[in-house]
Amino acid sequence: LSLFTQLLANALVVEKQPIMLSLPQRPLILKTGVRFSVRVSFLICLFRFLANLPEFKCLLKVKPVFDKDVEEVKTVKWFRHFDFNRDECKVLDVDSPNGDLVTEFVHMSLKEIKGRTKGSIEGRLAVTEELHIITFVTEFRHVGLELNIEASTLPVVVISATTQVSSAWASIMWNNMLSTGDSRNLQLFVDPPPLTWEQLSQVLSWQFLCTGKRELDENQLSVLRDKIVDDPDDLVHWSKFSKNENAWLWIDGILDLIKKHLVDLWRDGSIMGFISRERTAELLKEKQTGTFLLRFSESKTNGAISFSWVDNSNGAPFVHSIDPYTKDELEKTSLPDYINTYSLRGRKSRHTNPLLYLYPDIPKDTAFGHYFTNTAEQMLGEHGYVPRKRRDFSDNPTPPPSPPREPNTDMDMDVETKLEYHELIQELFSGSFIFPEYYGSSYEKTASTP
Amino acid sequence: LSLFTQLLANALVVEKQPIMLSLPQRPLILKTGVRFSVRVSFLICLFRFLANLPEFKCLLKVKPVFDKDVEEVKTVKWFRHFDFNRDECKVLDVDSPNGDLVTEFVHMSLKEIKGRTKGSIEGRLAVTEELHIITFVTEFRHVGLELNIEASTLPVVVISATTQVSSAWASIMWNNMLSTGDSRNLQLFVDPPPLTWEQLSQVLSWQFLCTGKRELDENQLSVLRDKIVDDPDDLVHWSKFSKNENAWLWIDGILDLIKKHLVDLWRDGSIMGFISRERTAELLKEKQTGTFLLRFSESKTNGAISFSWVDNSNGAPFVHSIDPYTKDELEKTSLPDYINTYSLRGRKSRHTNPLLYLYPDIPKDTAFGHYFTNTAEQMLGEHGYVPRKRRDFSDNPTPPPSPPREPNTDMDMDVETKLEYHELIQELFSGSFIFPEYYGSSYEKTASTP
DNA sequence: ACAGTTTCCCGTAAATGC
DNA sequence: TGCATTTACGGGAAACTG
Repeated sequence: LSLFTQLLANALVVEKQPIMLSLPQRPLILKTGVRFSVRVSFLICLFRFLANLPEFKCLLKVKPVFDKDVEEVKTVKWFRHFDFNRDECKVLDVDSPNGDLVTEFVHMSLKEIKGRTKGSIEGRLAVTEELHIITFVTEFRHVGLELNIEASTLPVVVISATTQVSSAWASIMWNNMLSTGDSRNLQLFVDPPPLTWEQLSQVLSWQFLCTGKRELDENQLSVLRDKIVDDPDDLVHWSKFSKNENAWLWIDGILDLIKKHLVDLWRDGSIMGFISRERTAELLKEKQTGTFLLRFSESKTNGAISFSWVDNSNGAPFVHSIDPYTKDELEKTSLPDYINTYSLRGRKSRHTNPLLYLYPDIPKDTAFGHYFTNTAEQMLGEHGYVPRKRRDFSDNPTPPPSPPREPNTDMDMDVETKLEYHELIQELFSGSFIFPEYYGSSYEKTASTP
Repeated sequence: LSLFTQLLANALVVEKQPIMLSLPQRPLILKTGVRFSVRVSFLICLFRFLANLPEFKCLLKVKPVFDKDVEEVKTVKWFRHFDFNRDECKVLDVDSPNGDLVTEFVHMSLKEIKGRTKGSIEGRLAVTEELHIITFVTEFRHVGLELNIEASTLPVVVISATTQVSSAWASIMWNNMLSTGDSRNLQLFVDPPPLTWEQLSQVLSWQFLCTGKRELDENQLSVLRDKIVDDPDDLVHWSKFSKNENAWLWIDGILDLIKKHLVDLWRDGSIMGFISRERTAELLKEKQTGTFLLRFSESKTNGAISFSWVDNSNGAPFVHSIDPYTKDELEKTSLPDYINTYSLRGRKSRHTNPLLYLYPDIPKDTAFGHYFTNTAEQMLGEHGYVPRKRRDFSDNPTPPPSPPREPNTDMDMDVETKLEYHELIQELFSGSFIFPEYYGSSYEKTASTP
């Protein structure tokens, strides 16, 4: 046995790094008081061998330590202190079916250890800029030999409320992009290095791929670039990304919007999304009346989407954009349904839908048809109750601020009225009417069939 | 001083009950892990006098105890055990400005003490039927004299989730109605005595007064009576009220609905609310087209309200009821606004509002006008965006299940069409159109002024 | 007074226990 | 297995704290 211990000691010296550790889903953002779990598996073959020997069975104990050996003396900034709510200590065992040396810490959670002196304001980073680590210490004691084998997680950010998730994620991304191999600089955000747009754009695109199953295209990236990069060297600075102007907050709001309500449409590529208002107008003005596209609101920082459509009926093309829909509003009614049922209210409370073709020329039903909520389903009211539908509309024409009332001189009106008259005469003398659409009909009406 | 203690001892014997205690807002329902506070004030004048003497200042210590002296041996049913999260012990002092002997326990909270044997299912009451008490024990020690002076709260119900509040409240009410003076029977719900409808109806009415600033009227009470009382002796049984049929759950859902969304309308008496569907039809059929009333859904147990209106345009009066609105749906749009903007979609997507007079004959605007959201406000879209309005509508005529399409033989249609035609001719040749309503106009349109 | 941060707690969903 | 009850925790708001 003493031979084994000797072998072990040597092995440890040789296999310096990584001694152990494989954290497939490493913790990234931890919220105080909320449970998380970490799976630790050992990579050293010798260990695996030893652990199978009965004599060593209970000699390998693993214990998690928060921010171990973070020398506060050297730190430029003061960090918060945390500890685990339940001190867990696990005996390593060959648990898994394939014989791997694995242990999993479940039900872990963090609580803050409040020190009296928290340092002055300028002595601290934002909490989401503090990078912490969890170290797993394995103690091995045997006949005079005592070894402490350690392995640490990559940096984690500790938050106390879900409102901090977004900026915590920014830190995680920034850190990941700057970490080369093993360098784990917990003080990274004391003086955060800039990134190239090249680096950042890939990561951003990756976020959209993960969330919405589709990357950002050239045009979309170009718009983001214009928003984020104002450096001749193509560099992005941390303050621009997640501090002062906080471009990330806006982007993350949109990611969340996609995740919650627009995964399908984003995957389909139906959402142009990142496009300026000016460019939207340029594109749509070339198209036929009723062409529309979807773009994200640039003013709302919590994720909102609007549709813009072009109307050529008054001669010169005019592009309208609907007041953007927020996550809240998409909770009960999907964007396709909003698109499908939106209408303009014209004279005599007559409603018509101005959205016909998704840019460049895809019929609305082709692009969104299979996402429309079945009208029959939607309208199934309870026994004896009149079912109701909920729809958005705007007044048409989009009112000029003044004058509110004036004689109509627009020839279009007369033409429309004449058509209406014609239809009426037809209906009057055809001797029969078609009932208005019932359950299951789509909103977009065709002229009544005589 | 020994004279004082002698006096005190005598006083305590004489003033047996209540020795102390006044709990203006006694705890009623306590949720585990959620903080609450109890204010205890002493009524004994001698105490007040003593407490002012320096020698006694720190001799009166008060300590809360949960379910003190609840002899489990005698209990027929097994109760859960609880304790306070933080053991507090307060020194009684003359704190308040008016010299009252008062102490307040803040930051109190309960946690369950889990025993291994919880008793069989039939050995337990529902958790909301367990009645507990909190006892405040005051220890007084002085030269050989040791007194424990106790005072208890009235029964409280301990819950662990907010979903239990409703049935907990039922227990509190039932207990209050049955408690005569000091009898505090924590085992009340082992065999809960019935109440007379006389008693219950008063309490129910009181609930509506507290919540919505208006009691239940005769008609409303009569409807509730028919629902709850099925006993020739006018008795209401606990099981009917809050167990099997659970009338209270339904009523409490409506109280919550009123509290959250309908306080104004309920106070105004605009909500008939408790009225059967049959009676609704009876009342409305006597009235002119467009007369409507508001009633609570009897099928939805979480509080929902519907409007019913009468339509005489097809000869025989027909009463329609809208699919009821839930709390969720009233969150963003108020009932007055739903009423104000509801419409029926007729032929050619023409929308008209069928709601004109609140029963018996109050014009809609008179009853609800000042609750309508200002259309101008509602429509202020952000810069450059087209504002949108959200409205409910139903298809008109309310479709007969079959046949979905058939030639129209109804003379009304022809008449309507002729009118429409007439209007059009007028418009055509008048040479001018009126713009449709813009910001600030109400929805209800009058015929266009030629 | 204020902004960044934490705590509180409802309401829902999931887990747990009987 | 189903039902009653508890636990977990996101999200919004209040409370805290320098």
